[in-house]
Amino acid sequence: MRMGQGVEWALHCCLNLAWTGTPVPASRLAALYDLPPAYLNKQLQALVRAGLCESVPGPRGGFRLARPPGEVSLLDVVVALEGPEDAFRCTSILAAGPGGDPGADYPDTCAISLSMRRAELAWRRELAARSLADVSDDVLRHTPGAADRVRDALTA
Amino acid sequence: MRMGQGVEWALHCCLNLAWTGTPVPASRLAALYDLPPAYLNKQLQALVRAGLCESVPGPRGGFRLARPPGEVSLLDVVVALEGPEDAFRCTSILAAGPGGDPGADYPDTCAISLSMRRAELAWRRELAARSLADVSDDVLRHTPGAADRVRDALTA
DNA sequence: GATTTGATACTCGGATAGGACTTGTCCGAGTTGGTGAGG
DNA sequence: CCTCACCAACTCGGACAAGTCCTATCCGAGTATCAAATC
Repeated sequence: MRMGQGVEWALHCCLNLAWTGTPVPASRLAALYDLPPAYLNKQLQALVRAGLCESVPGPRGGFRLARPPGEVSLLDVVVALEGPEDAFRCTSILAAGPGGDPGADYPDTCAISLSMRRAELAWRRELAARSLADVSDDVLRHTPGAADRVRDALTA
Repeated sequence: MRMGQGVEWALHCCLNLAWTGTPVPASRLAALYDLPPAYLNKQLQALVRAGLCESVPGPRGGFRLARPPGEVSLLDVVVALEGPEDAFRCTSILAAGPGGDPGADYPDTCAISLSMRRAELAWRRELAARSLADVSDDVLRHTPGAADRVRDALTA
């Protein structure tokens, strides 16, 4: 159960975009952390498809947040890159077992599936309750100059 | 972020082993749900390595639970198959950014890493709080004859 | 000096290879249970 | 009838391929900017 590397990149990039406000090209974001520019571009495209970011082509173009930082949750970013499906997949193997009913809706009735889903709901709830603005507040409380440093590095 | 298919198989098998008590060969467990016998055997080996199951070789052999069902949590099974690492991996990309400190412990200080870890802790807490005995109770409350049917099918 | 026109450089976007991990399969080592002969 | 040795079948266990997803890269379509030429 491994999460794609792009999630970490996208989260940091979204936070940086929240601090700049203006469009920033993927190549400049990649240069900040020594990341593969083209691959990071691919991840940001997924954020655009999910409606989290907007892309501006041409010179002075790049990516910017499509919504205020307080309206973008960490769950939004994770779902945009990893997809909406649950990590645990119930394939209704009980249907083939003794007393199994091929027509039953096992993903919604099997006790194991429900237990796993409950755990993932708790995970999603935590991520949904945390917005980019919340994370930004935490960072600036610990390192007040972080936003200015990033803004200078990205808009130079 | 996809969980291995073996987790579902292992969870159902552990529940069935809790109902039988006696060793059951992997081939018989696989026949219950039309699963690949050798591959299921592989998953059960992981449970043995984790100390959740015990294996008995030779005729009348198979796998049995190493501990009482109340002492085996769903988290134990998931960790045995998926590993103890978190799904989200902090690679300390901040160290390469502006104001980054190569010696800092970013996995334990970065606000993004901490937020992701908090969510995974909530997930783990839910899984750790649910034992095989709890799941068994839920199943038998809804389908009282399930344990007997499985026992008959596996020990026939 | 203001305007138009063209070229230019820069951006995203999707299509295209390489690598890692999950999935699936096979055969050998070890052990138990039964079976037959012998006492 | 009891004991013992042998054989055979069954089990796990690890080593060996195939498929799928993540990772990484490249090149083309589109656009704003800048410069030069013209009015």
